[in-house]
Amino acid sequence: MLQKRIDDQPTLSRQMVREAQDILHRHLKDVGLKQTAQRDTILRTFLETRDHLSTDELHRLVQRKDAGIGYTTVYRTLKLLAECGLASEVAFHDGIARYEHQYNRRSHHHMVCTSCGSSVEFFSQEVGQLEQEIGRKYHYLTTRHTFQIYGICEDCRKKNQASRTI
Amino acid sequence: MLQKRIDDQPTLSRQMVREAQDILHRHLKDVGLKQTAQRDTILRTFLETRDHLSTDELHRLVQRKDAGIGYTTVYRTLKLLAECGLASEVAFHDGIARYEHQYNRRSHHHMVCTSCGSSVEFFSQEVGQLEQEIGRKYHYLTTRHTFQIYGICEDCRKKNQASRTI
DNA sequence: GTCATACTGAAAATGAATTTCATTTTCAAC
DNA sequence: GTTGAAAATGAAATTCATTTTCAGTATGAC
Repeated sequence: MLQKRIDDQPTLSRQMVREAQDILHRHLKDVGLKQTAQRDTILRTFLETRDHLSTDELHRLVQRKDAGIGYTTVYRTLKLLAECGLASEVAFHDGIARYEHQYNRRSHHHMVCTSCGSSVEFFSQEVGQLEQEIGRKYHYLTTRHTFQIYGICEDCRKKNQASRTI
Repeated sequence: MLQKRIDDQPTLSRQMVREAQDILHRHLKDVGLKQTAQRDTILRTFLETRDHLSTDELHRLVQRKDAGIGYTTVYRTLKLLAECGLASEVAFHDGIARYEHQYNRRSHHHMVCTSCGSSVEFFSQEVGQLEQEIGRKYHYLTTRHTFQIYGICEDCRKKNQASRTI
């Protein structure tokens, strides 16, 4: 169940983690919420992974650092991260909400293997242009779009072929 | 909550309804299932609307024709219709699965208003080409894609502006 | 340090999707 | 037309991710 990410640095620098934390802290202040150790831990854990995480998966990772942090707090913190632009939800259409880093990332889209659930990211400026164009045409003020491609990855096709010849 | 459809005829001709019914009946035979009055009623009701229906909405429409038909049967029949290509699921990202006619329709995409939930359909051949191109590049055998644009429609912007000036 | 306010997390609630199961219906073979 | 195995039906129960509640705890402005 690999969720390949094909751009940016393998791990975020200490500098970037600090910047992300500042963004969160400013957002908390702006909306009258409080800074907590749990929220910081969750943010740091989130930034450390390169994958597309469900709330449940992130919760499991967070628990390795602080077993006392509950699912609910992870859930609420992911919403906060999305609010301040550090995370964004990606729907892979399998009934589970996933989040990925948003801070400092190029706009991209996903191609998902419907057999094993793995995904690759790809870039396409055409899609963004299309959003603008269609919005203008039908007088919508567009805010975002989703574009996903579904199919079967090479590995799964090979496996499938192998099992058939047995 | 209009779900505008911008192509094909306003209502399906008797001829097309019959053809669709034939497709369903053939599919049932192919997979060893049985023809029933309920399935026919559900298909006809589905074809009569031009909207993107949730299972619940279709169930309500179906009940006007035959109050004895249950939610479960509608749910299962929609899956059957999707299997034989008469319907396809569209995810508007609000947590509810919707279905639309697929038979004899041009490939299209949706732009959804996040304020009132209405949607318009648009056509873009570029998106299908992109699916092919990206699939080739990363060695996926692509099967389908989803592309949705989200934004605020003209009506909602006007309403919003009006309420602000009061 | 005080105290109002927000946070936390376990548990409960929610709600759409799906499954179960007893009963009824279909349809192919006779 | 009857029969009977297989499938269909629909009410109810279940599942499962998400969201809310609430009683106890921590934060941070003063």
